[in-house]
Amino acid sequence: MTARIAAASDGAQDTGMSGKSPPEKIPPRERILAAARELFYTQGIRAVGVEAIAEAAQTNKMTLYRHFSSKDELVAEYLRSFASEEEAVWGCIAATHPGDPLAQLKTWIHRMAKDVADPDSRGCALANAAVQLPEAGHPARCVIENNKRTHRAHVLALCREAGLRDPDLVADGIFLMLEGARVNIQSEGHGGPACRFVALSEDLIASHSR
Amino acid sequence: MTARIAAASDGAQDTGMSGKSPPEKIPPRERILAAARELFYTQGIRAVGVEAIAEAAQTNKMTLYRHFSSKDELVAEYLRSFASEEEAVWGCIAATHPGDPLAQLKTWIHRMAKDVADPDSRGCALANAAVQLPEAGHPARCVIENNKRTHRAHVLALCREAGLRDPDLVADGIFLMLEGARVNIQSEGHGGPACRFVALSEDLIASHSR
DNA sequence: GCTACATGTTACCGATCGGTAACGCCGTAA
DNA sequence: TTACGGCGTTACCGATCGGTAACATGTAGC
Repeated sequence: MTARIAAASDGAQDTGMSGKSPPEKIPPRERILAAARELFYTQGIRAVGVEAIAEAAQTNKMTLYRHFSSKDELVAEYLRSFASEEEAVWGCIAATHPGDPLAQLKTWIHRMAKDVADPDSRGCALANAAVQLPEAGHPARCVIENNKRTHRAHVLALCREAGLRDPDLVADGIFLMLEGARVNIQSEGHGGPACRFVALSEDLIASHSR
Repeated sequence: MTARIAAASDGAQDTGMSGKSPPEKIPPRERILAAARELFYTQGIRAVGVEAIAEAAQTNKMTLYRHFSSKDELVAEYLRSFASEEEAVWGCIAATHPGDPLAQLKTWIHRMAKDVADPDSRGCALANAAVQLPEAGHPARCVIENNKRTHRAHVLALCREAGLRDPDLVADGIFLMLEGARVNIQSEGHGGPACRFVALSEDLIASHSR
């Protein structure tokens, strides 16, 4: 997380300097998305204007609107990038412990806990967006809903495959505690109840094993 | 603009059952606060301008600024009103089951679950505000932190008094799941994992009873 | 050379943002 | 009666919002 956009700010005003690093011709669309990720996540979606994003991406508003039809669409794309990242985590974890759903589940729990413990973390970008964008028809909302649903389905599948008793209950418990941890660090900081997410999840799993 | 504010006129505050509501002598400050509660909560803090609040309160911006030094201060006051409400719930619950901490805890859990299940609920106003106002020095932040801290302390105290094993763990578990339920309904709606908050909490309590 | 296209630049639009000044009305207290 | 304070009204401020038009560049492919 916190994919710094330092890469974009490195080659600032390289007028004549052919030295330094390779050209790094990152296309404007990617730079804009990277800047949007940084700014939307750290400052909030409604607190950041498109002008600020364009500037952070070292381009301008006009180019931004050539790649994204509106700010709302940019927000949706910003969330899609987070969603696909999280989806990639699942694939990565499935590869590390093939055929061992319980190990996969615990690995995922530790991975999530590590993300939450990151001092730069401000929780789940998707859930935060849901708080900031209550409007029903917003293009970001289907991205959020889909992500949460598949996310929860993954956890449930592992709980089932691991042979836990009442897998639906366990999956929802882990899921709720993770959601709670990610939102609570924004109120109480990183020293609050979120620290106990791993212990609580493993306790829940243990008490439903056979 | 779109939805007129009916909250200020649905007569919840006024104890007087004297017919309809001809007098309506609710002072402007209260009307403004009521309008702010409605609009900030349903639409988001940054999405609502002071003009809209004044209009919904059937007054004007000038009067609003006579009672609140700034929008940020109005936001802080808005959160204080939620915090004191929640605090009142604790007092009410302590009175219903004096000397029975376990019953108090379970009553509180059911009460919170009922709030979460309300179709108009958009979760915890304090937690939502923390998501929307990441700025460090915002006057609302101390309100949020204090509320969360005392809230959690209440749960922990009951877990201790109830003689549960590892009361810190149980308290944090219940707290995290509640936080998770309240934020998750904003992403998945009211049919998601939040439905299992009661079952999960009671399960956690049961597995730590002696 | 040339064309074609992606990007950068400047200026602009109407709307809204948070916040303030000035004045007029009116009910109450002295 | 007079004085005063709370409230409503209008107009205004500079800044920023999301979004667009017109034009000037650079550069890649032919």
